[in-house]
Amino acid sequence: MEVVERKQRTREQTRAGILQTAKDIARREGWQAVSIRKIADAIDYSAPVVYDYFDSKDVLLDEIRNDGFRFLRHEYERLVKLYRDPEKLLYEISLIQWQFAVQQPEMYQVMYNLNGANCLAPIEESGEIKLVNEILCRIIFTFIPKSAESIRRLYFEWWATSHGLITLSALLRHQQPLEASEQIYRETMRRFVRGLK
Amino acid sequence: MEVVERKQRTREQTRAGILQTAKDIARREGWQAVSIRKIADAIDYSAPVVYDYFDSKDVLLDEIRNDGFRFLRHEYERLVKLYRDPEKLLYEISLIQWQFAVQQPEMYQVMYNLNGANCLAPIEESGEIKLVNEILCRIIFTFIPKSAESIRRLYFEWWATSHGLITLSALLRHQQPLEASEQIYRETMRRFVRGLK
DNA sequence: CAGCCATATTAACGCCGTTAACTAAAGTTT
DNA sequence: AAACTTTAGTTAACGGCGTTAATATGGCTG
Repeated sequence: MEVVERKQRTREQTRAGILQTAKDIARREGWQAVSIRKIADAIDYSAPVVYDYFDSKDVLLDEIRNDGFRFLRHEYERLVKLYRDPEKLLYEISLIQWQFAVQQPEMYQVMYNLNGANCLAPIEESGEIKLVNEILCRIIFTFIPKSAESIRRLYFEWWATSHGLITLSALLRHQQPLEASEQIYRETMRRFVRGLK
Repeated sequence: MEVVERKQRTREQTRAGILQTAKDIARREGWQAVSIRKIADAIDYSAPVVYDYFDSKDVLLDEIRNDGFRFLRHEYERLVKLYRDPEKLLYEISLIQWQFAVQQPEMYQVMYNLNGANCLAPIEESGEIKLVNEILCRIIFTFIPKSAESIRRLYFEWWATSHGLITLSALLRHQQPLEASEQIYRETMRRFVRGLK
């Protein structure tokens, strides 16, 4: 029994190592440089063992994507408990979104298929993304209780504003320093949540 | 001499055929499915001839990207002559942006490295994009003559708003019909240009 | 006709994702 | 202890990729 447990523990460590290695390579060299063989090399295995843990490269990427949305969800839930004022809450969530994109760009890229990241699994069918959607819609609803339709629309606008600023900031980061972009992001998102009520 | 001319003409036709074929495959199967060999097959040549026209796959993609920005620039210049009122002008430019992204999605994808399109040539160093930037900054300036700094910031915000709505609309197109997204886009962009003055 | 250049091809290199075949060690059964 | 099975891991292979080198073919010029 103990043996089985130990095996499972190392098995999960290996699995986690694969995911982490993929992200490491992506961060250093970009997602186009991430290959099964390179991952296997990095964890001192031959390539086929990766398929003992993931059915394909695509499900591996999908897992990382879901990890990203799950991480955001947990952050959001943490903030929900922290801030009572929905305006403040939505603003803080916006800031977390920025922080996440800046601190874990390779995650943000695979979540939205940016910059060579190419996960064919449909984003919109990710279970985690749906949970995130629900949370945010609920927050906006407590803010301004309108029809589900209106809420969805406001969420769409909030998401697009945040996502647009984040991706464009990354695109122009060599012309416009990230600090300047962050300032604009903060002001824009503050203006947005202010304009909601 | 005539022979030379004919050769040059067919040479340019072949070149254009390569670019068009790449876009065709990308539209049908996505950019991840675009390969040099497939392009060559489609125009009844062997793979290496592509390298007589483009030094690498990357410069081929870069060319398509620049074509995209050039197309937009021409459209913008056309609108500049058409509309005197800068508010109306900027709004119409926003609409062209949407139209372009919807009608030529494979172009929009390679321009911003979306959905498997992966052109390593830095976007911000594209000559065409700089021209587009200039045009738009000039338009905004005639709208509200402020410091170059302020103009650049407003342009950044306009661009981010448009780009965010466009990419998110594409992402959610199976949950939210494109017509609904377009309506939101129009209203948001109208609000944006209204809010400028 | 011989030689030359342009044009296009085939062959090859090293990479990719993925699967099949194989090996060696560990555990289990008799 | 010997024989069998399971596990964990390997190497080898397939077809496809971007790219380059070597090779063939056909038309032009001397």
